[in-house]
Amino acid sequence: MRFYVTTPIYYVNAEPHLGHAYTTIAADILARFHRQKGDDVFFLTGTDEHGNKIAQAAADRGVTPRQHVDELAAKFKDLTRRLNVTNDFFIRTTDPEHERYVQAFVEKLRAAGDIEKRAYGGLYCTACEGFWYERELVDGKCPDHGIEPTWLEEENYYFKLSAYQDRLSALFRAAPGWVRPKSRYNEALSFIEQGLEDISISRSTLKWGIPVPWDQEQVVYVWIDALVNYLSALTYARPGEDLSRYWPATVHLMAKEILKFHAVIWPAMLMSAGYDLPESEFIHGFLLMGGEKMSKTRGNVLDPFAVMDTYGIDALRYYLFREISFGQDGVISLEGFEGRYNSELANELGNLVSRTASMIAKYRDGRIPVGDGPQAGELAALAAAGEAMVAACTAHLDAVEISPALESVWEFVRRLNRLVEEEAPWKLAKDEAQAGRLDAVLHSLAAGLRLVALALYPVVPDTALEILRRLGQPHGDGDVLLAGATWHGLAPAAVEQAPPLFPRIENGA
RNA sequence: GGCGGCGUAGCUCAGCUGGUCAGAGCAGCGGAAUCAUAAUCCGCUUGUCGUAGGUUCGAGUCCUACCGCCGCUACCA
Repeated sequence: MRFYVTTPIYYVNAEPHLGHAYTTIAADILARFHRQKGDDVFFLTGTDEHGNKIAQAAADRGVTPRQHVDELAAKFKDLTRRLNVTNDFFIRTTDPEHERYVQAFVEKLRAAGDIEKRAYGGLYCTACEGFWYERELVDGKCPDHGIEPTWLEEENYYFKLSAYQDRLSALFRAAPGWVRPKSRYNEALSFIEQGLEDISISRSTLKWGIPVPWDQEQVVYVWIDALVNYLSALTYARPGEDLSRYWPATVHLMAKEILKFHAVIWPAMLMSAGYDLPESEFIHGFLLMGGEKMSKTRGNVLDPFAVMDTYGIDALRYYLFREISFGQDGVISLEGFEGRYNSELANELGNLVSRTASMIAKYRDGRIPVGDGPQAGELAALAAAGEAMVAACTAHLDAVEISPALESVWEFVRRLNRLVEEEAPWKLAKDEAQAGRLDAVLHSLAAGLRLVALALYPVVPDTALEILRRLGQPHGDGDVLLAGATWHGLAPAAVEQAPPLFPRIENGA
């Protein structure tokens, strides 16, 4: 199966922040998971670099737009590296190949008869360089600048979005799962059925953009330029390789504020230009800091980059997707992070790895015992439970249910800790007659931990590979295929004792 | 204004098509254990399931109204 996942391309008018990281990590989780399934994966992210705000941001800094976007794009690229994200390509809308593709794309819209030149009149604020609606004005003045806008007319090219209303409705009705979660599907559908108006796709007052091919006085408006990246990237991401097999995209990931562009305008554009439509879109919520106003002096703010540097990227990846139901808004906080980190990563998972390695070292000279024969009671049920955990996790990730996937892994982690208490290997070790049972228990812990590592790999890849390494198992990115995630896939090997995977966060630190 | 969503233990939240649905985790209290990062395991406590009505043999679960919070209501991504 092929799997093409995208993030939105990020607008480089400001520095990267946690919101960007969140979407990108989500895409990485899905990409890694599908590689584990053996799918043919392509994972795209990048930056959106045209438009007024960019030109303005550059001017504010006293640099050229080109300098500005180069610097910011480098920062976004660096973020993907720090997040340990495995994108296959990083697209920039200022790539010449992309620019040419956009021009060809709007030509297709025009050839389809969906482009029309119209005059647009509106109240224009010279300070914002943008139009306002009358109802948006405060006392007849621009709410941002407090100055009175002037009437201005501009000729722009319009895309006949209204002509696609019925086909978009039909698309939604025919494929209820194509936009998820359901609440977003409803939102987009109701938007469509309230009636669609045509939209302008070009600007004449702007220079930092892609010229309309048949009219050099106009540039293509930014969002059309942006959306097309999902297609254009496939034409040049890997020179010499035909990537067209990845289209249509399997899933577009995004936050809710750009739902309409993706769920309404984008499919209409694709219909017009004659492309297949993306198979699905998944819209997630916003991360809310602390619930109350952010306050640095209060010290309750979660600084993702500080967290990342101090506790590692896996801890942050884990927290974001364990704490928040993916698709909904979620409140995050430093307290919440520390709580999850200590109780789950340090106490439950990290400690399980430590105690397992320690017992194998202490009682079996550091080698995982075979002990795989017939077993009684809980031990007998464990293999099935472990494989069921992997299956549940797989089903959840297939449905983009990341938090429930983690929950299913954690139930099993707790079960392994319980097993240690129930079997009390330190007692078995004192009774030579129990040697076989001790072998079975230690073997089961290793086998169980291996499955935990494989299941956890998409979310916390470094941690997963480290667990495998300590267990003496193959531990490369290519060694985590789900096809091998069986109880009996454990190789007899020497385990390594090492410092805590996740050192506890002590109070006041 | 219109459309939609949310309000469940101190905290964060599960609860699909109505009948073990009154739950989980955290926090708190008590106990066991000592392999381990004083980590782990066992047990216990708290709730008018926003308010008031209604439908039903039976409603967090459906309907109505109300209170509170939030999203969308077109050309900034």
